[in-house]
Amino acid sequence: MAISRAAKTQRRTRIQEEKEELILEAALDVFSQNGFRGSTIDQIAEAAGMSKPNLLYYFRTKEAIHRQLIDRVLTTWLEPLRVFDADGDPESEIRSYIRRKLEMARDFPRESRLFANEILQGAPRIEDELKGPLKELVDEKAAVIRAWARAGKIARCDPYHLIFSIWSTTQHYADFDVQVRAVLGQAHSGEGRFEDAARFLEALFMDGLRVR
Amino acid sequence: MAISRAAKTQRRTRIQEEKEELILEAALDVFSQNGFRGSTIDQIAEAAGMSKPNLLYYFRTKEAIHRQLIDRVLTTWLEPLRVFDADGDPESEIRSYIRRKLEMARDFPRESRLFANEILQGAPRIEDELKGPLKELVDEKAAVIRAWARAGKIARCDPYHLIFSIWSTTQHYADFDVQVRAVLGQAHSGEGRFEDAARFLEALFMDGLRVR
DNA sequence: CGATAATTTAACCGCTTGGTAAAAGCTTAC
DNA sequence: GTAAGCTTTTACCAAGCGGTTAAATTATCG
Repeated sequence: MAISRAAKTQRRTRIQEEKEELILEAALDVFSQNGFRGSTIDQIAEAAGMSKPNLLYYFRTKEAIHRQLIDRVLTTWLEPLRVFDADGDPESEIRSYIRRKLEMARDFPRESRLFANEILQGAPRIEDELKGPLKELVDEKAAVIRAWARAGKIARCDPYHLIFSIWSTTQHYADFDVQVRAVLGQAHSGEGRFEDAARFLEALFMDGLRVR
Repeated sequence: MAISRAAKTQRRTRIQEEKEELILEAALDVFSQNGFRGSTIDQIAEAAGMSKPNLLYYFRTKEAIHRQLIDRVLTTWLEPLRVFDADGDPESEIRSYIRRKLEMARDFPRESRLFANEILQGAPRIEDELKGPLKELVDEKAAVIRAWARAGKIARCDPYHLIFSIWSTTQHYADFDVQVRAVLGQAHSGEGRFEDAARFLEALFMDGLRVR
């Protein structure tokens, strides 16, 4: 009898690596569109071009797929914040953080929506990650921002709410894409909307709406 | 035999009105937490304190409940934008729009999440409302904002992206509540976080991050 | 009260769901 | 080539799903 995948500590075969990747890719499509409870193993299997039992040979449960996906996404998703540099110029650091987050919303909307779905539904499967690694990283960067404000390099403001506002404004273009397109209409729904958004957000965060 | 509810054009009894309200209230809880596909009629029935067939006596399908809920929420949800006044002072109009949206995120988080769930999953049931009434309303208010910018009353900016950024920053506190709480920690997760958010957002939109 | 209509319940149905068992087919290393 | 392990398929299951039927119960009104 074949050794169960779960009992293994290391990858074994080329096929396993390929198929697992294929499944995760398909699962990202499905989960990001329907949420965890709204997605079925059959949907994922079909999207991955294999049968349900075959898929379950690689991942023992639906939750196992989801967890691995979330773990992977969380890492890459926080990367832009991680590179936030305390020694850099505040204005350009914030500016490029906004730009990077917006690029991610444009290039990886499924990842953003997977995450949004999870949070929206109470984050039952990632509460620990939020309260642990995420909070620690944000605390660290909030301290940097606070130091900049104290040094008079940027306006005094609550660093946490600044981070929230950057997250929300940028991720909005991935998570609420349908609404953005509907409101902008066909004329402005091309890829140019990300350019417009970038221009607007940079100006907003740098100068607000006051006449200059 | 009783006349089917669907055949009626008017409310008939006191009980019907009460029970329908009870069901919609329960459905708001359930749908806002699990999305449409992730919610079951049994869950809603249990939350409403009645049996599934009894619930289905008042609403013929799961979708009928959802549709009525969405219709109702959409109306109240857009109210703050509707009162946006072209003749008012730009700064105070924007400021109070932000405040009102934030109050709604605080007082009606379930409504916000219901809506977010729907959009996130591709808005299959409300595409028409988005492209119709919503777009028209936004177009109208965008014209107002553009006129203010032309008149030099506020900085020149893309009015659509301004509206998006107000929506996203305020609704973030309802939709991503779990994440906000996790990051802020217990110390700042009380109701005071809405005060902090309001202060931050008003300052951001009025002046940006530049030192004043 | 009594009749009529409104409401609730119990029993049920066909379909989908997450997951399993076991055997057949395929790869790979010797 | 062949034996061992790896992969895929076929057949299946119990529970959950949205929804129906019909009978029992309760409210309403003359």
